[in-house]
Amino acid sequence: MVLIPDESPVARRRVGAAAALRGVGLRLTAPRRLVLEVVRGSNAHPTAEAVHQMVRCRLPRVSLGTVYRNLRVLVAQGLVKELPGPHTRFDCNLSDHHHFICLACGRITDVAGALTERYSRPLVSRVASSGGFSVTHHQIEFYGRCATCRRKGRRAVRRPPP
Amino acid sequence: MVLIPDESPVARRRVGAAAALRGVGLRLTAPRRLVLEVVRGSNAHPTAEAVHQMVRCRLPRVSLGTVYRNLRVLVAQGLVKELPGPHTRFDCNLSDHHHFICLACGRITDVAGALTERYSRPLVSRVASSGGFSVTHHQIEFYGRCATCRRKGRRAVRRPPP
DNA sequence: ATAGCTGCAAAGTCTTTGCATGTGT
DNA sequence: ACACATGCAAAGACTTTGCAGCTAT
Repeated sequence: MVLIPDESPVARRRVGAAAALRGVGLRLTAPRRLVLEVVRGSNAHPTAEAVHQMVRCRLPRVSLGTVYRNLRVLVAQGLVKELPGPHTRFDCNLSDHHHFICLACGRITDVAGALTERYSRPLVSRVASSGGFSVTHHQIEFYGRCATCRRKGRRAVRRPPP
Repeated sequence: MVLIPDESPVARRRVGAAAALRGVGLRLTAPRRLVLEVVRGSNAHPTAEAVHQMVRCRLPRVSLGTVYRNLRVLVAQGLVKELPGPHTRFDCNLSDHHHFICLACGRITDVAGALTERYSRPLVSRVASSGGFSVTHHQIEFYGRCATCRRKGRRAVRRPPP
């Protein structure tokens, strides 16, 4: 008997999510897998509410409470990250990275850690030695306007510079 | 007639707060001045609740709602800054600076912008050019253990690395 | 005099939780 | 079988807001 692997992106993501859940010893349920798939499938750092809506497209009976519960579980298991803020956002990019936040449209874009590392390494050691800290990691948020909003000449709509 | 200036720290802070409020055209009321004094007098990045408690030590009738309203006004006028997070914290250090968060005790320490600037300048331009962004400012959070907790050998109690 | 503040309490928003029922292993 | 998940709704935590009376200018 020959198994023909389904190589479609959706199927691959489904399998990946299921394997990831198994890998950390979590029970495999439809809502849980869907939550993980949705966060992994989005590069938009969705809020819990947004995850819920996307999950509902495929499983309309899933409650918001379940989405929250699963997001918490996934964060606890290290399968997704959580970004602080007024509405917590979730992120499946587990690699070391930072964020760019567009003040005009609010979009959050990942900034690869590899890009910043050669600059931030001396920065971190400087900060550590100056304050007597041991620094295990750091996170940078860059604020400004994204390429799209610059082209459109859109002005900042959201909160002013923190 | 000779005016003998009161040079005590408290008096200086009171005068400073009053002047600052006048400077941005805000009406000078006892609760408002006290809110600003408290935030300015604390280097602990207090939450709204903490500000309320400190304000109440001197003016017990001030309501939490008024504290929130005034913090909003002060932020809008640029007299204090706001740190994102589950409980919003307020900061009167208006200069360009970053934060070190101790994972063991939770204390937040300011990191002078001057300390980081020579490293972050090239960092920012690298990020900007790589993504087509215009970056107006940035904020760095360093995580680790502070000098005190290192000495005490205290282990992280709070959230794991974000 | 009057625009702007305040205290109080009620409402809003986002998130967590208790409970009876359903389900993966 | 049974520990674990879920839906639902209620409760919690934090923050904002409406309103009538008070106050700085």
